[in-house]
Amino acid sequence: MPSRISTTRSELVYEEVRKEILRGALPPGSRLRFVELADRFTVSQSVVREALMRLAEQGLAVALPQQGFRVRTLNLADLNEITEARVEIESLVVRRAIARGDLQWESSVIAAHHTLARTPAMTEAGEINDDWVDAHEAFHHATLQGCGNGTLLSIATSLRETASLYRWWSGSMAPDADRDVALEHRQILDAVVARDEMNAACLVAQHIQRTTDALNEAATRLAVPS
Amino acid sequence: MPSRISTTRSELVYEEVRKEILRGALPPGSRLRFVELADRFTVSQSVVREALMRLAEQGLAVALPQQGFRVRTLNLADLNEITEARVEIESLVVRRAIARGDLQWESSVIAAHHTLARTPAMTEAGEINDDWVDAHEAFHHATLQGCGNGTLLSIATSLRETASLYRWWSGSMAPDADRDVALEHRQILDAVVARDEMNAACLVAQHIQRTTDALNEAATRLAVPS
DNA sequence: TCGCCCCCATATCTCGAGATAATCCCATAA
DNA sequence: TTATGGGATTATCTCGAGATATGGGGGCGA
Repeated sequence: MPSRISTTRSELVYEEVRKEILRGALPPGSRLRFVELADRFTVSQSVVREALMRLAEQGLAVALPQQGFRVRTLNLADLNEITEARVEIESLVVRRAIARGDLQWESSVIAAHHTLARTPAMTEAGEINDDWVDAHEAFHHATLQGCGNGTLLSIATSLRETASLYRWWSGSMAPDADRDVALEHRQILDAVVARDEMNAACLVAQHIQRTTDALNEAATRLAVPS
Repeated sequence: MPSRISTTRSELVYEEVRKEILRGALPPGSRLRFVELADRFTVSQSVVREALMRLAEQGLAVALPQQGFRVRTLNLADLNEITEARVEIESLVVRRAIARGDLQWESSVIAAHHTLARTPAMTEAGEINDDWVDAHEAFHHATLQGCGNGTLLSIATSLRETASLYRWWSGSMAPDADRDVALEHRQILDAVVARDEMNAACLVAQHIQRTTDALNEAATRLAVPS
């Protein structure tokens, strides 16, 4: 195999497994078997091990000694914890972004919102549109990007990614009918363009909190009448 | 070798190398050679590789493909970025801790402060006392612990650890004579016991910022007259 | 029929060596 | 003296197999 540019095999497996976890192709709780993954990527088990170790350190997987790796599962307590952290940190980061972001950043947010607004959330078959999920993530990332602090940005991004694991679970139980997500995004965009730090922070916080609230409500609705 | 409880070899190497990096035994920029570490811990290179990969993912080391691993180096820009993040996040976490911490937490903070106050910062030989460093870290950790959110706590802890890499560098150039660190700790303790969120948050923020300010000042003082 | 214990299949964990890339040294030429 | 190119050395990266631990299934006893 003559073609290898400059990155390691472990990196490639890491990227791919990570993508599949975030995309939901490897749902939470799935076992991540060495032989299986090693076969799929045509690499040694050691390489897979390294990749999974990185994912575990990042919190997207969990490593149980002598029992292998699994995709991280989120219970309600974890979700609430992460949501609280996101509410605080993302609103903090968006305030910084508005305070510091330049015109180019502002433009990129508008562009990302336009893409999001023009992408249908559901496919014609009634399923979630993967393109919309990507555009949604891109919009929020663009929003935070302007903060000018790579450390804060990567913390916020990491939390968003971890939180996105619940999507696999939320899609089936919390339809969230009476909620206009597109409007929420529009309001966030307007606050960003208006350079209204406080308003933007509140809107972002609400945006994050609402999904979790719906899940909590659905969970109690299911748990109590049993 | 019959005795192994339930943890993996990689875990042990990870813990040990991590400790040495944080303690400064492996200074920033040090090469982390596989053969060397594998010999020291009597393990295979694969095991070392896994451990270093975890440290890299955590930000305490950096992995250059085909060039091995090094202990992370902090330049002034990185330090300022991390400091900004710490100021925001630690003050946030301490507010939560004061709002939510119970009596047991409050007592543990008092205990940690007592230990810190009774531990001399310098040895008789005029060098930094490792016990003081540990006690210092324990005090701040105890302070944050009460926030009741493991996610926020681990983010704050991780940032503290990364920032502690500069200590190796600061000890030699920023004596920081006109600063009463013990008083600062005392004031933080008082604010915690008084349940004064805002005051505690400000004090913590200042406490973090001052060390970085001293380093920035020292750096410019050294850079300009050259 | 139920519970407990031993054995076997399966998967993880560790190792050491071969393949591969980067670094260093030194000879050569300007 | 300085810059450049090639070869030897060193270290990283990858692999596949052996060692080790876990979970399940069947047999034994109550």
